[in-house]
Amino acid sequence: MLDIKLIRENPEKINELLKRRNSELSVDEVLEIDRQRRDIQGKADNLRAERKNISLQVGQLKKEGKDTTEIQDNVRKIGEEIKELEEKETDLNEKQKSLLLNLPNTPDETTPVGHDESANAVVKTVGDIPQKSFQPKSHWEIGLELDLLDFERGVKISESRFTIYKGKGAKLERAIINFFLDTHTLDHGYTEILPPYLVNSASMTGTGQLPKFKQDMYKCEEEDLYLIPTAEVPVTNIYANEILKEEDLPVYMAAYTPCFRREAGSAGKDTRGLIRQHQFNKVELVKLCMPEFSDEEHEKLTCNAERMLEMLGLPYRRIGLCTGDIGFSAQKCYDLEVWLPSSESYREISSCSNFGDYQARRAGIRYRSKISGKPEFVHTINGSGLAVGRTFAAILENFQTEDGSILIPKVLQKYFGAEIIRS
RNA sequence: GGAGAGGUGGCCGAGCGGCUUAAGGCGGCACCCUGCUAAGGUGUUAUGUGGGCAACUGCAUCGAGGGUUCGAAUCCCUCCCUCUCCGCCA
Repeated sequence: MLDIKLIRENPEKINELLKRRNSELSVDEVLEIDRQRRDIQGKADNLRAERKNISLQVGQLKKEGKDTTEIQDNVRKIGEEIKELEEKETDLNEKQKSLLLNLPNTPDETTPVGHDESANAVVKTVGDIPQKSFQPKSHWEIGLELDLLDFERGVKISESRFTIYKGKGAKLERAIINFFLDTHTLDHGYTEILPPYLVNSASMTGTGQLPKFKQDMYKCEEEDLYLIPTAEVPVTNIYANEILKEEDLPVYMAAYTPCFRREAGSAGKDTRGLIRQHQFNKVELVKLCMPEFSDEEHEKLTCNAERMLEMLGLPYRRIGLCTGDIGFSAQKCYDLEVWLPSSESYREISSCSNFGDYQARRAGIRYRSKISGKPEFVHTINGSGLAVGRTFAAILENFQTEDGSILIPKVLQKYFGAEIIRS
């Protein structure tokens, strides 16, 4: 959520920043509502003060045994006026809140300006693309041949975009999860979190999935609960509506969770394989920090995610997303893309974003500043470290041999318990 | 799911229609005193949202939302959550 005070003071600047995302966006309407709201609030405040004073007098007069029916009639009229104004106030408050909740974050000054992904910048490319002497197979072919994945029965027991991991496939998935979690907790200083996979609408609003992206999520019919689309939601909201101590910051958290997405707008896209599933595993990194450190922390978190790819020996590149391509709540975002030999292309395997105070303001995550003594909003940062299913696919494709076996990366061997999956 | 008891400031806890500007305590902070330490003294200590350059000041907030009343932390209704017992259950 954008700061209404900032909008009031600097509407042209905010409008300019929002236009970098999309020319339709503007703060003009919310500014007008805000003006009306403050006007009503002032009037209501004055009337409430008046009623309070007169009511106190009524108490006094009654004690003295005087008749107060006339005054009471007058105050009752004031009360009616107040009620009317309060209805308008509530209305305008909700309107303003809703407008603010539907405005995206403003992009960071360092975010490249552009309308779509064609304006994204390749920041760096790491690792050599393997030159194979044979035609590499897709991960779904390999997965079927080695009996690691069962797509058809996944569909049978659920629906399309649900897959069963089986035998060594299930174990490899689990090995990847454990490798990620151990490395982030032991080497990078994150605290492991195992959060709920169902969260309420307040949490979904806190991180920015609601109200705009309701159609992307699975919702429980009987309760105010949604299946998480990413661990970002439960983990960031752990400290919602709290005031942390400055010395508690930065908070580093790493969480493995399954993620659930309806993929509503993706019909026909990536229909084969593990790339786009309704349910997938992910290890997510989440940081809360003081505003002055968020750029630095964002870079560090991105490096923590990159290190997973480097340790696994997977070729990848880092993309700086442009203003038209960054997520709704983000002010700056890097995507990490892993090389997939079968399609001869890079595919997103991690998305590392700095949200500034946008999520913190929505979720009410603050810390007490030692300098001002006042509560200030933290900055939130998160990124995949990494998407597990896509890592699984990348390993199958990048480390396949000509005879159809899979060479397990060195760092995974102790988790997997073998060096190779033989055909 | 059934029955009962509760939800008050950072924490404990009083208040059950106007004397609350939420008592008192603990903790925190500042200062004072005591030749160290311990103890003691004084003051201060919420959040949000308006107005004002500022000092300052209005309003709101006692789990949430409605209602009754001139006036609600206090009375009524609905919901949420916590605890205890019973039932069910991995």
